[in-house]
Amino acid sequence: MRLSRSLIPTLKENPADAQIVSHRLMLRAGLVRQTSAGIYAWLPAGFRVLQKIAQIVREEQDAVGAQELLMPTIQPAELWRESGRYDSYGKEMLRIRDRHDRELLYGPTNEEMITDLFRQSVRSYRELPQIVYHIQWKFRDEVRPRFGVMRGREFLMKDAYSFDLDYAGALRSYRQMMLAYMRTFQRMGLKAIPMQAETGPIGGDLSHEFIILAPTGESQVFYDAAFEDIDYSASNFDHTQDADLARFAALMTTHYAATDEKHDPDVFASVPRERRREGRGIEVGHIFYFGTKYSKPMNFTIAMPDGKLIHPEMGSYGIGVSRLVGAIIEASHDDHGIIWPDVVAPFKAAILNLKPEDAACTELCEKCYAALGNEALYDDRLERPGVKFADADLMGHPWQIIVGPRAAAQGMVELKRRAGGERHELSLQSALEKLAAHA
RNA sequence: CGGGGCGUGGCGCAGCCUGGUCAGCGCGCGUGUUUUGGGUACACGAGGCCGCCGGUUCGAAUCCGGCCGCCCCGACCA
Repeated sequence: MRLSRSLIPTLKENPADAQIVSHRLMLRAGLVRQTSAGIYAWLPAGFRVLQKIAQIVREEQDAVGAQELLMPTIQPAELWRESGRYDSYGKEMLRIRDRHDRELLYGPTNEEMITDLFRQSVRSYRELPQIVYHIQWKFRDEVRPRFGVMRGREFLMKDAYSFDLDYAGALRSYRQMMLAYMRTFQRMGLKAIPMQAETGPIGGDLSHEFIILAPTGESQVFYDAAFEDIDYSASNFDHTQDADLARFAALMTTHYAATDEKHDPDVFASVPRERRREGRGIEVGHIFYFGTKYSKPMNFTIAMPDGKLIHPEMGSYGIGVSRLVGAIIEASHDDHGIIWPDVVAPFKAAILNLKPEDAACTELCEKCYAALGNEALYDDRLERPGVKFADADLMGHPWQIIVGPRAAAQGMVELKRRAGGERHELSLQSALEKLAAHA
C-alpha cells in the first residue's frame, strides 16, 4: 500500500481515553478507532493484523482436523431457553426484538446453536467424533469495557466445539485442541502457559486458560520454565496418536503453572529454583470439557451400535482473536511503538522514501515497492524524514527499507530491523534477498 | 451495578469557582517561504451547534435541573 493513499491515521499525541500501552499504540498507529464503548472499527492496518492472526488460528485448527464453518451472529432466544441459559446468562447478553416482536440475541457464544445444528443431522455413532469451529464476532455487554480491544464488548473469537461418543473421546478432542492452541501461540511468537481454570458460565468440569506472558499483563503468574522449551510441532506430537496426546497432556499438567489467585508457594517451591518463573500474563484462550451439559437438555441423541441412544460428550474452545492483537502489542513494544512479530505484522516492511522529489530516490523506491508488492507499506508522503522514521517505528513494521537521496544515487538503501534496531547499508537487491531469506 | 471524573475545532487541553470583547492555546490540516537522515522554522489561513434539552438572567461555555455519551476504581468476563 502507498501510505499517501491509506487510511492509517497515526497520532502524535496520546488519546486521553487510552490507559494501557496496547490501547494507546493501537490508536496512535492507526489500527483501530472506537465507535462506542468497547466497540471498535478496524482500519486497514489493524484489519490486516486481525486477518493474519485469524489465519494462523485457522491453519492450526485445520491441522488437527477441525472443520471451519460460519454461524450467524444473531440467534433466536428459543435455543437459549432450551439450555436454560436465556435466563441465567444475565445482562451481558444483548437481547434484541425484531419487527415481529420475536426475541433474538446477539450471540456471546454458540454452544446452543451448534448443538442444534448437530442434532438436526447427526444421528449415528458412525458420524462422530467431529470438531467444528468458526471465527465470528461476538458481543458481550460488559458492564465496563476497558483496555481497548483487550476487553471490548464486541470481539472476534474463534470458538470450536467437539462432539464425542464418550469421555475418552472427549478427552482426546480436548487434548487435540490444547495442542493446536500451544502451536498457535508459539507460531505468533508468544510464550503461552496453560493453567487450570474455573469453568464459569460455560459449565463443565475440565477447563484450561491460556495465558500469554506480557510485562503489562493483568494478572501475576507463576510457572515452570519447562513450558518455554517444549517443541509442539507435529514431528514431536502426532495429534492422531493417543500416546502422543497423553505424553503432551502430561507435560501440560505436571509442570507448575498458576495465577496469583491459585498460586501455592509451597508447591511452587518444589520446582527447581532455576526453573521458577514469575511474570505478568494475559488470558487469550479458554477451553472447556462439559460433557452432556447441552446435549442432554437440548435432547441431542446418537444411536450406538447396540441401538441405545446416548447424549454426546461435548467441549468448547475459545481464542480471543481480536484480544490477541492487543495482547501481542503488550508483549512486544518499546518506547517508540509496536514491534510486530513477523508473522502477524500488517506489513512485512515499510519503504521510507526520504525525498520523494528526488528522481533517483523515488525510482529506487518504486522498484522496491514493485518487488515487495502487497506486503510492503510504501511511505511516499511529502513529509520530513523524521516524521517517516517516527511513524515507521510507531507502526512497528519488522523491517524498514530506508531510501535517501545520497545512497539512492549509488543504488544503495538502508535496511533496518525494528526489533533490535540494527541497520545495514546495502544494495536494494541484497536487501530484498535478505528479506526473502528471513521469511 | 456501586463509587469517582469528564464532555469546548481532527487530537491534547485552558477558560467555568468570581456570568458580560473568552470562544482561546499546542499539535494536526491548507497555502507560501524555509529545512532536507529523527516529528524543522516563520508567516498567513480554514475549521467549533462550547454533548443535548429545559430553566434562571438584560445577558449562559460559565449558574440550576434533567437526559445522553465517554473514562477511571471496584464486582464480572475471551
